[in-house]
Amino acid sequence: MKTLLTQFQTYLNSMTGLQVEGRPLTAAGLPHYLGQAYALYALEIEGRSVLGIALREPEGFQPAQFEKQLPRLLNVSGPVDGYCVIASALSGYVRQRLIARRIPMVIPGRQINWPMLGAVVEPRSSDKPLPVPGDPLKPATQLVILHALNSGETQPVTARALTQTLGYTPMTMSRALDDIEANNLGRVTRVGRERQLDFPDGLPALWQRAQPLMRDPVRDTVRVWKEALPEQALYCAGESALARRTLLAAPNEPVWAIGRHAWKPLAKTLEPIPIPEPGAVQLQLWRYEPGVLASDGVVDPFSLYLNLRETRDERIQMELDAMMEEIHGQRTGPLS
DNA sequence: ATCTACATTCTCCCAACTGT
DNA sequence: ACAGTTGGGAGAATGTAGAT
Repeated sequence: MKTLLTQFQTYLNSMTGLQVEGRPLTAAGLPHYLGQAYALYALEIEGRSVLGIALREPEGFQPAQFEKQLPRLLNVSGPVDGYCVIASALSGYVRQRLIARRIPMVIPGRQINWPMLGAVVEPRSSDKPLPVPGDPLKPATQLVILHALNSGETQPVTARALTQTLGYTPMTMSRALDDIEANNLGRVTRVGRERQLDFPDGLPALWQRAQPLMRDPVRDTVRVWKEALPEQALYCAGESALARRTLLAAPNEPVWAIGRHAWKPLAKTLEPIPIPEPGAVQLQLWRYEPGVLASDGVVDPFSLYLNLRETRDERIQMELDAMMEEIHGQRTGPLS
């Protein structure tokens, strides 16, 4: 005869189509009487980890008592997305009580009562906001992708390597990888303890898919005196950058970009200038560090595109498109 | 090395206030 | 009544500490 666990797996899979994995959990640290009453399983249902609690003696089962014992059982499993009572049989009365208390229950071959299958069955409300596919990418995530696009690198990158090149903490990089996974923009694989990121569909496909999720790198623009700014923190940006990269004429007012960290100390001391003046410049305050992607002191073409794509001016649109064409040509051109 | 949970800082937006 | 400013609060983005 099949074990209760395999019965559970095949039954749930046939009823819901969900992928169900499971293995017995050794109940270290569990009081003896609880170990006698319940067999615990670590279940994996569509990527969610769930604690399976099988009743060894369904006859003596008491839902109210069970609810008190639940915290200790969840303690054994570590953090999980939910739990579920598994029993070979239960009296009608007990089934009713479980439903009333909203305790998820599966009786293989007979009954499933699991209101939130597919949603999170909360043992505790997990306050972790999972990345939502379709939301705008976070600045750090956008930077990870733009870095790949700019460097042309298709080899897998580790989270640690990104930490160093992009200047964020490991935690932020980890979340950026989550973000990329949730939006299906790249492939994240585990190599031992490490997570590695690559883009198997190629960079042109990445740009096409990621672009609608990306935001203008510029959070705000202010007019200030050029001489009040630290030269080494500035990068040629906006129309000025486009003029540097194409045949477009330079704008009347030079445009520069600056990152968060360099801007913070300046924010308090600098007075904004209300009208154009000789010696004044447009300063773009970026959501991420422009210097990471810049070359020759000019912001990278992808960020530049994201910055100017809404511009109405036809000359700018033409040069922008020409610039992106050229990049595309470099990537695929001579070899293909 | 990465993750969980909590802390801190930053952004953004709207309501209330100001002066015209 | 209206435009412009301000300030405060909610939520986003990132960081820190500690566990695994």
